[in-house]
Amino acid sequence: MKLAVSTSLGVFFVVETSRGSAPHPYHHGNLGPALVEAALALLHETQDWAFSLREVARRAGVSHNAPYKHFPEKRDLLAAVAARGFEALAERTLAALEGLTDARARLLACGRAFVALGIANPALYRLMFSAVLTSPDAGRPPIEKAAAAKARAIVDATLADAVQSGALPASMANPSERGAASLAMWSLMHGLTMLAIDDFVGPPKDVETLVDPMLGALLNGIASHPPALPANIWMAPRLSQRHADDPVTQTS
Amino acid sequence: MKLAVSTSLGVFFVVETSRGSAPHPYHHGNLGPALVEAALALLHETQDWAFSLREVARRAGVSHNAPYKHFPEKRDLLAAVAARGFEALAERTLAALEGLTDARARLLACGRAFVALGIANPALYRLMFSAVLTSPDAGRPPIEKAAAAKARAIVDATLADAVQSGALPASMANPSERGAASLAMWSLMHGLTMLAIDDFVGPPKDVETLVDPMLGALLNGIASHPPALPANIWMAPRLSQRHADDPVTQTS
DNA sequence: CCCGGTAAGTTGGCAACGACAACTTTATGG
DNA sequence: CCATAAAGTTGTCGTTGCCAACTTACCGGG
Repeated sequence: MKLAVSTSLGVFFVVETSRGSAPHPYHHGNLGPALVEAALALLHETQDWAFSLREVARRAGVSHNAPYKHFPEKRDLLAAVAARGFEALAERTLAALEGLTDARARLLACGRAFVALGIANPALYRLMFSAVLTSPDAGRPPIEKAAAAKARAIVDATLADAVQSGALPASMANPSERGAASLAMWSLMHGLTMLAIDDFVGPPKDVETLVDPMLGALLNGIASHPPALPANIWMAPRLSQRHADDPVTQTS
Repeated sequence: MKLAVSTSLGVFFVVETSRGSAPHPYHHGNLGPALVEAALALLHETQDWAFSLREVARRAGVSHNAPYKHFPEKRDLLAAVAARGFEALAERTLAALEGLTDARARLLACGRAFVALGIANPALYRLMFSAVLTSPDAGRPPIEKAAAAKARAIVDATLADAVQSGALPASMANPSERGAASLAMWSLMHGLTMLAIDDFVGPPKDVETLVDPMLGALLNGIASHPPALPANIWMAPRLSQRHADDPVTQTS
């Protein structure tokens, strides 16, 4: 006997009751999420998103073509996984912020949470920022953009608080300056994380040892000499369409 | 005698045959490099390294299995392409440095060259720092490591010069401090480039507009408060082997 | 309460891919 | 001058992403 339960999200899943449980219910009841879960596991095991959609289906106990009823193509499954990564990032950043009041400590905490997630989940992190997700016409998938924007908003708010509290110069109330600072922070942390997980920088004792000196230096520089940038530069549409200039081709 | 072979793109390359002129010389004479060239072109066209080895072979005008005589597997071809990318980076950085004497200007020039190469060659840049190259046991391929080290040495030397010339504090003669500064610079530039080419930050007017404020702020911070880090952290062996802690799995 | 439409799964199939094996052609040095 | 190895060839195998056609289960309107 089966029992259908609905969550607050309207997602249905099926609970198998001990009596007369059908071993192969025709409908899974919660594929989609289950596929994302399986993909996440596979991603973590193989540290690569080259796994086959068929393998994901196998793990979820469905036929090799079932995933296509939920994700038009593999890219869409990966996008859903990436979005989960950004959600986790937002969660963990918020958790790291909890209880901290000092503005600088809060900014450092954002950086630590960021790098820590990357180091603990290299493949997921790589996927989150990867280009396999961007379709040639539409840029990055909306589901991922939304999740990423939420994570970014947290850092942005923390930065704004720091200005309010006087830890950063008042001129940074200017969105153009604050945007530049935010971008600088993300760039530094993103670059550091990528270098760390891609074996360009060796294992530090712990994340703070790596993050604090770097981010600390940047924050000092920002405080003493705030950078400015054209506004609205974040998530603007499609830079990489024009990639044709000055390509590397010939051996010199 | 020379023999001209044309690919489907109309790209010509010339094979030197020692004597007899056959329309289809059994031996290409210069495969290997030609494969790298074809892969580079394909990488630039498709902005992706998902192209097939067979397609590369087709472009080089050889059979689908010929590449395996030069590269044990696809990863090895890609590693050779990535190495070419780092060589180009070193070249361009040196070219950008030419004629500049001011220490700060030279450091900014390094950053600009770095980001400019990435923006002009997104797929190549992504490949250079990608993880598809790292074999599970041996880390990053030696051919790439060597090329990358050469590019890094240039920035390092420029940094050392800046200390010598007094543009940066004397305490940074200390390798531990200079290493940290170097890593911070790379991190910032790498992160900025990745965010730019992966559509997280919109198109700036030009590279300077993006690089100078960011890198300028970091340099100010470094000058006023030099960070320090454990030595020899660059290219140390294998961080990402231990990735198992704190994975993202369940929806919370 | 049945009945038809649609969402969710199913099997079957196809072209293409990476990698292996076995064969053939060319260059070379003792 | 021939043996041998390097370089290129055809053929094959298992697997993959995705398409097509079919089947099963659910759900709302008469």
